[in-house]
Amino acid sequence: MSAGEEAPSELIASRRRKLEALRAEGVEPFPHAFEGVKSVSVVKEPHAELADGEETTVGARIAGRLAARRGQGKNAFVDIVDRSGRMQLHARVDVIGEESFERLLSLDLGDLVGADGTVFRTRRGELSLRLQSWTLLAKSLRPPPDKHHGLTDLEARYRHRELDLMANEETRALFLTRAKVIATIRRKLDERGFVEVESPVLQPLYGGGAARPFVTHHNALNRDFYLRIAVELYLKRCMVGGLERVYELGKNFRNEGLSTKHNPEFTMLEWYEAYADYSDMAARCEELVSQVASEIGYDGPIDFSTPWARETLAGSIQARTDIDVLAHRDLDALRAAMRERELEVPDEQTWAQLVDHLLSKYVEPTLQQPTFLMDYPVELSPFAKRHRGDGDGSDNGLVERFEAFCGGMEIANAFSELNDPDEQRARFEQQRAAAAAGDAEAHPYDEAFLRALEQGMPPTGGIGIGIDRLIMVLTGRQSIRDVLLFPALRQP
RNA sequence: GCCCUUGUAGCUCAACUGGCAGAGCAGCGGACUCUUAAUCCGAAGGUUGAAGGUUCGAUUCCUUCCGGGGGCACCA
Repeated sequence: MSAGEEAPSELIASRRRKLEALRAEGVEPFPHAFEGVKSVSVVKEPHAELADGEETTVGARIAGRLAARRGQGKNAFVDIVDRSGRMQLHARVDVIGEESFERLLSLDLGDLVGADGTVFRTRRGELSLRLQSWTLLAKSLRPPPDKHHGLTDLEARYRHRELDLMANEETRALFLTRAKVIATIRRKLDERGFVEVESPVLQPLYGGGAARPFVTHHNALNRDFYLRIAVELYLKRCMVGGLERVYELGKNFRNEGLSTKHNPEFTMLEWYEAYADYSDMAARCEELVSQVASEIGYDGPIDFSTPWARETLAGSIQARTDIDVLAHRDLDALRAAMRERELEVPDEQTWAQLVDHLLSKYVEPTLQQPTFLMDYPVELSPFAKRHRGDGDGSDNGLVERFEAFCGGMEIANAFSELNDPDEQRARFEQQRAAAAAGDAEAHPYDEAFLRALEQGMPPTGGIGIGIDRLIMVLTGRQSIRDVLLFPALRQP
């Protein structure tokens, strides 16, 4: 399995001999184009009612990978697979001629071929193409995965996704679904008057989340940049600028461990809407996701229909552990309450972290159906606005923030955005103190962002949706690696 | 980082308690004009992830390392 020194393989040598033989016969093994190709599904679609054994005069040109071959005499059946499906070709030596027939039989599985023929259905009922002529479109020099069992080895599927895609129809279907999810999201947001923006991936200062960043270096400027961990702060500057409704859909990067729910680069959607708050974000979120689910024909155990369940964070913890975290509003009190109920007390250093622990251990795994958890502690939320409470100032140290959960994991995070520059500055000061105390994920102080807020940002609702996780939920996958074409792996 | 588990032919998988590493598909040679996991005949294909160790003998037992999966930790 070394990349450099290739083990000598008779299988590869055989394919190379065929390649040279073709060239010697004057056949170009890598032609430039093949015009007028129709997809297999388009060719098949009008002939669904064709009777067994019936011929048509409908000509069609298809192209794809040679996936199987049956019959080697004076006729042969070969299967061509394209993105849309599989179609059988029937080749007869008395139709296509001796030379073309022999050459067809000498093809290797995996070769790319183009075919012209007429549509017919075999006596056994297979809608096929009566081959008139064919062309080699690209020679394949390596053996494809097993034609029947496909490729099942997970490591091979992740490292060589091209093999997974060519061998496993479900893999192709999954990534087509992924594309449809993303296209639908864009369309829905565009329809609602959101403008798509692109903020820097290389940032002088990272921000918008609690995470460790990747650091890189720009040679000409002789300075370091961070790969963004979120787009939040830039999009809010767009809001200050008056764009009113903006979104960005792109990659974020976090320098953390890998897991079934975490990849170091992942796709995030964030949008911001002027004159809206977190309740409006929840309504838009559940509407968008349920529309996407129906658009892709989701048919699984999760009910995405609106409205989704809503609980408060504190209420959700109390329901599952019998602990009211708001009645034990400091570290020692909460620890005591946990001990009293014989819960394991981890080594967390702050009340907020302990709340976060209770959430992820006792609540999150139970949230299979879509659920919003509302109203988070301010300590966990440096960019969210204080809770309006009941108008009597009794906000309990909470902010207007929710996270959406589904399939036992977080898929979205939203707030009524903090737009008071002085309070934002104070929050940054707290983060600075946390960093000084050793918190590696503390948020860095961002003066440019504060300066923008001082220009005045409208009341704004904002949200981030983890697209990879959303696709996991929509496709029923347990690992984020299954929904990423090329997941991060160790060096082989 | 820790724990469990896993790695055999190009692919999919066997190999009992330690006893000659095997099959299907693919590939190679041949037969076959409606097959579809085509069929039939023949020949071939291996440093069992790597390196050590125990043993008369290791795919099998032990150690270390590398890769994958799961869990914990870390982390949204």
